Amino acid sequence: MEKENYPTLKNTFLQSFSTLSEEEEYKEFLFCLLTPQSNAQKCWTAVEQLFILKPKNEEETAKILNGKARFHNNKAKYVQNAKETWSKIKNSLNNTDIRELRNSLAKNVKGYGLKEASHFLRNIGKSNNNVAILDRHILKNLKELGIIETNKIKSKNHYLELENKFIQFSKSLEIPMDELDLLFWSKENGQIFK
DNA sequence: ATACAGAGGTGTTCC
DNA sequence: TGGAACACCTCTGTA
Repeated sequence: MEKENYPTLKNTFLQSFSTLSEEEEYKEFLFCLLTPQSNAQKCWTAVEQLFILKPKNEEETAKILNGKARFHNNKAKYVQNAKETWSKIKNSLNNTDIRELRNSLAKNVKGYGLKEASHFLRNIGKSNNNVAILDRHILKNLKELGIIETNKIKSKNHYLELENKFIQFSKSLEIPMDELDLLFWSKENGQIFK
């Protein structure tokens, strides 16, 4: 996506998550297990391959992930756990308290911290501008804008603290956080991919 | 060419 | 109890 096209394409991007089937939601669930420190396009390829190749064990899963997601051995473990975890958490996705939902996902899903739990909710259209995906790029931008003092998250509570500042900032601008997130991202690398 | 920082972090251990 | 230190472990862009 070209930077210049951001305003017109962003709605398409956000709406693309509005009505997902359970399988599509599950794919996003897996995708967000893979993305940390990794290339998003490659991670999506890996998710598609997992569905096609149906690996039977951790080793086979790791082979698929190798070369696409960093720390593929660790992440193979997460993916192996994911099916069972999914059956446990999928009903909780109807929870309307998004903060609470995000926090419980971060706590109960192996491989999810606050950031990736937020990422997942955004990708299935449920972040509702109540939770922020605080990654390096967003933190860097927020620091440059003077919204926060540091771009290094020290702890869980620190994440929540910085998230509140981002939320206040987006409210003061009357621009939804989802859109600021995408804007910062397109500014960083000229494209948007999940 | 070769080196090296940066990549949409999280889990475990230890105190 | 909460947080710092460390393990995980590889591709890509840049100089």
